[in-house]
Amino acid sequence: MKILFFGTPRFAEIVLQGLIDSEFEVVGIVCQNDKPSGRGNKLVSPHIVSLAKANGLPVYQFEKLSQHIEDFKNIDYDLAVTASYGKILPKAFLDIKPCINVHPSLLPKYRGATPIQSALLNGDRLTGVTIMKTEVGMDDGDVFVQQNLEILPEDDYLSLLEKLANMGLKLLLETLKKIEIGTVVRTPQNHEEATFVKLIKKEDGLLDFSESTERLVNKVRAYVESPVAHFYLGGDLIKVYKAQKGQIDVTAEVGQIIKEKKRLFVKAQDGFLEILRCQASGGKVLNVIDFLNGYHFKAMVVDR
RNA sequence: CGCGAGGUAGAGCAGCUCGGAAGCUCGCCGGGCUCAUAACCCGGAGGUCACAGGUUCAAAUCCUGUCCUCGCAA
Repeated sequence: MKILFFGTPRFAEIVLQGLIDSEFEVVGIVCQNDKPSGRGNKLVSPHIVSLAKANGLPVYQFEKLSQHIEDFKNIDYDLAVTASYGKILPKAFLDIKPCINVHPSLLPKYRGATPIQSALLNGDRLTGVTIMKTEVGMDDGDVFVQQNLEILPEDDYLSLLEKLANMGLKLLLETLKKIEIGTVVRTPQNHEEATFVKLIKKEDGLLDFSESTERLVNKVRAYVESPVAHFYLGGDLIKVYKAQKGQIDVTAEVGQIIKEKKRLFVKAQDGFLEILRCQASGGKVLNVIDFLNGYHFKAMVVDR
């Protein structure tokens, strides 16, 4: 079975690598366009492009898929597989050949672009992966298979993504085999129970210390890759990569920084957020001990 | 040439404006104190100050170029 793969970020890379290593033949990949990025605004390709090229796969980057229907008709493939591609597929494309999708949530929950972050943000204890038929509607196609995954307290976006991508790959390969021998079963989603998740905006990462510590910790976990939970301290941007609920016996106002020799806290609504790993503008990401060793606090802090 | 910050002991930083024998916090090694400790006390090792040129009696510090890292914007 010849597969045309659609996907762009890390999640897609893991799935693509697995497909390449499998018995199925990947005939090409479609991903988002190169974008000006970083200092100097140099044009940067998605990381998955190098994986594809290293395996000799043709890479297709189309601005508008609907303008390239003829191009797709000329590609020799049997089935399209999508995994975090990042664009809606037009009906004209879906009509060419069948298409299935790997979605990292228990559909119909969390349809949309940010299912992994949403599960963490909401403090869910259970998530999973769904393999489903790709339709014109957003993540609303019939389900082939679904599997649960427990979210551990120490999971963050990166660890959960890794687990879900690997689970998605495994389920995808199983589904492909069933499709090949014609034993696949389709179950419609219960559309009444559908929930949708939106794209994350940069300002969503700003930590509001009048929120609960649990909520703040969840934000840190969900946004660790992007936009990264952050706050401002005496004019400096501080990004928080790892944090937990902290215990310390002091009285402080919401948003107040409490500094110990080796620990750093911020007073939140119902307790203290203990910062374990963070980064100031211009600096590297540091464990809190290294951060405290050199950082010059320009704001009022409680020093213990 | 999008804007900006920075490269100084294993780690994080100060020193650079106003050149003149390299410092702080932590870690590490050794010793002490303690029921005990991420605590405290004493001692110690560890740095061609990113690289290359230049100015100078003298450069981490001034000038020029190169490499690398990071924040913002997109």
